[in-house]
Amino acid sequence: MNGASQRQSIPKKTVYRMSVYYRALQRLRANSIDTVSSVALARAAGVKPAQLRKDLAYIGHLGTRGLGYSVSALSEKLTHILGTARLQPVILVGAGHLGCALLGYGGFAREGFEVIAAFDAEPKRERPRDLGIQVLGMTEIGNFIREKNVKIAILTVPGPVAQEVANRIVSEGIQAILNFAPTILQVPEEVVVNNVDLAIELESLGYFIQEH
Amino acid sequence: MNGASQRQSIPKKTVYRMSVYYRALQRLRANSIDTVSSVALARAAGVKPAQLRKDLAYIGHLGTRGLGYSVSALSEKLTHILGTARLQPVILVGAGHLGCALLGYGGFAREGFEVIAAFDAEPKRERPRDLGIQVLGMTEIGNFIREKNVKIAILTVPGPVAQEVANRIVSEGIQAILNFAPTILQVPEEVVVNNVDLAIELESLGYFIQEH
DNA sequence: CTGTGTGAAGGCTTTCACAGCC
DNA sequence: GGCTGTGAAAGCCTTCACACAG
Repeated sequence: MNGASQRQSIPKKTVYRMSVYYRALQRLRANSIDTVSSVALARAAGVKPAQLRKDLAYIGHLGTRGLGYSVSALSEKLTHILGTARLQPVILVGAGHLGCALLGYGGFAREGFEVIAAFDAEPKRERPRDLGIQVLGMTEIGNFIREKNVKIAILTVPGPVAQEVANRIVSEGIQAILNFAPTILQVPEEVVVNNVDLAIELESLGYFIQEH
Repeated sequence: MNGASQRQSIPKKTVYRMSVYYRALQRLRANSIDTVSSVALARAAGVKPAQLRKDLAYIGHLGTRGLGYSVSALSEKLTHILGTARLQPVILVGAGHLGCALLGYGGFAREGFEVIAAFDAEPKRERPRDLGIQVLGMTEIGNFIREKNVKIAILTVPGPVAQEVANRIVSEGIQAILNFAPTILQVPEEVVVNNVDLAIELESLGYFIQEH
């Protein structure tokens, strides 16, 4: 649906699952397990073993037949594939309720992402509490993106202005957007968008609930 | 991946898009437009026209050839398909950072969902600010679910306890879970789970960023 | 003539099943 | 013997293209 410039050719769904595998591996590592079979890792990640092997085949022959995968070697390889995001600075655009909530939540930091600044049309507006990072005005966003070479943005602005803001940050150099606004963003081919629409996630559950 | 008890046979992806169509329709309605073609509605929803027609065909012949779809009739039909969630009470389990953030965010209420209570292992713990609803202890969750006949839960507990909490609420009658914990939940066939893992969404973007 | 509804085609993902290597 | 890597098969979803209704 949304353009994605695959560097090589790994499907988006596979990349997503690699992120899941990476997490599962960290848990194994914490338990001092250093070899894992596709069956075991697949179970930990909630997929079928064949799927896992197919996915891992995209990044080369890393398993040992008869034995399984080295937890540390596989971790390292996945870090290399996915790691870009963890090392990249991230900005948050739209410091309203949801934006501040995400900043306060701490889950991103815990996972190794650094949100280095937030931007808002009304930077001086009162915020729930100290956010730990500065909230800048939208006028400064262009310079900031270019100077710090920011490529990833979390978009938490109201739906009606999301497209306009997206155009702006893309033109300044943003290449990947995690979009929380309830808007289908039109972006150039080379920009990736992941949409998270909380209300839709909740709503679509309704259909599957048993009647009566 | 996760079991879903389709009432009839509409695919999960189609149900999700119906939720998107519903929103697009509300915008049209707000602009007093009362008939819309598949081309126009598809553009508003960010899909191809043929896809939209296929999706809508699951719920019957609602279009008029040569004319298009009635905005109000289609809205009503979609409300009926999806509406269950909006009319259902929802509980939030895990009133930590993310849980409180979601409560404060207001997006759910704005979309018509009513979160009627929150539960936490430490209900008396200090919360960022007044949440507008009561935070109850986990001991009370079973009675609450049964008495109020709650079927939908938002799960925002820490990863390590997510499975255990899920087992518990499912055994009390929860049939649909919006899961924010970084855990692959094992649930019975008839329970639906939508996973939202913010860190993974962000991380998987990394791969698609241009090199150099 | 416009625009839906839909079989058929095409493309993508997952799963199977087994050859090949340790 | 155990487990990976992978063609081939199956399944699912999307897109096309056109018959047909208004």
